[in-house]
Amino acid sequence: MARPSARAARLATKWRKLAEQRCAEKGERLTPARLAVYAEMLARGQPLSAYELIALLEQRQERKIAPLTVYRHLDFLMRTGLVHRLQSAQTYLPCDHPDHAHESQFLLCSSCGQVEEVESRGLETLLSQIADEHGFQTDNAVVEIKGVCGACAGGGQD
Amino acid sequence: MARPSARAARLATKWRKLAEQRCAEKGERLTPARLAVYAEMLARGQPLSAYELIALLEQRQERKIAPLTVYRHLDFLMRTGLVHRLQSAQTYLPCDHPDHAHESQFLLCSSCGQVEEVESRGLETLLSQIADEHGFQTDNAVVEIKGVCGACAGGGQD
DNA sequence: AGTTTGACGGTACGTTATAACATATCTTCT
DNA sequence: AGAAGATATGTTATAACGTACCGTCAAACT
Repeated sequence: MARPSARAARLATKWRKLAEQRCAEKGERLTPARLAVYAEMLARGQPLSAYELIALLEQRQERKIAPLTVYRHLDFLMRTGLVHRLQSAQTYLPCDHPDHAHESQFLLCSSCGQVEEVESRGLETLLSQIADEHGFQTDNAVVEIKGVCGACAGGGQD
Repeated sequence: MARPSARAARLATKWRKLAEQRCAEKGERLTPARLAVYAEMLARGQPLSAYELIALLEQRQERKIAPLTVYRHLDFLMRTGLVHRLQSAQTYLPCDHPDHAHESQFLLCSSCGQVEEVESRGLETLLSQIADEHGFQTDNAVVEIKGVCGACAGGGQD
């Protein structure tokens, strides 16, 4: 097993504290298996499909991991607000602001695959308003904006 | 389920002509097989998964239909703007305003499954603005608002 | 006519997600 | 500590969603 760098360890500790805090709030249990999945996602820092995650975890832990196992962990992580699912890509990524509950909107770069997570109260207000106008009671809203990020557009290559 | 036929009837009066028009604009061919898939979707008037659609078509045509066939037809219908895909549900539904190209936003009722398609220029503007602020060049945006529709919230039944 | 392009169909396969059931572990109450 | 109940994990199987590959046929353009 590869030992993580000191910086990665510090970072992991920080996220771990947040995870513990979120679990405490929700009365959920932060087990080693759940933490391992979260850590793997953080280590990659990009959206992963469930099966990519399985492959990574199998490699790291040197054992077989069933899909259901990972899906349960993902459910837990989403339940506690530590992870988001990108609906249009069927991938998962760690929340960028896990210190508070929130709705998120995402900017997806089709060139480099990076994702930016933003929180716009103005947008949320407008969405509620639109729902209102149509007699809808809003539960939550999926907002995923696809395009090209500044780095990819500016960098010159299409 | 509330009123699939109201929406279906409204669309059925104009769908064929519009389909022909959209195809002409895009230089696409409106074949009987493609038309049949579109007609089946209109007849249901609610979001269908690809495999639900396959089952319905097999029943109607009394023959076996391969997934690939339906997926190709769905691709065609989305290409021509006649059908939308609901990303969060992995289902497909006929466009409610197929007379012009547009971005759509959806209100999904979790109780009755009905979907309302709306076009808000204000929302599109705000989305572009948000993308802009983050240096993104927007291509398109997925907006799917989940909640409970007025009929379900008021009537109480699903 | 010959070529090219697009549509259609079939089999197989890859990817995403859940069901059903058994076992283990943690929590709480006494 | 011991029992009861709830939660988490593991295993196998399968459902649901989507694509690759290959071949045939028909329309459209030299």
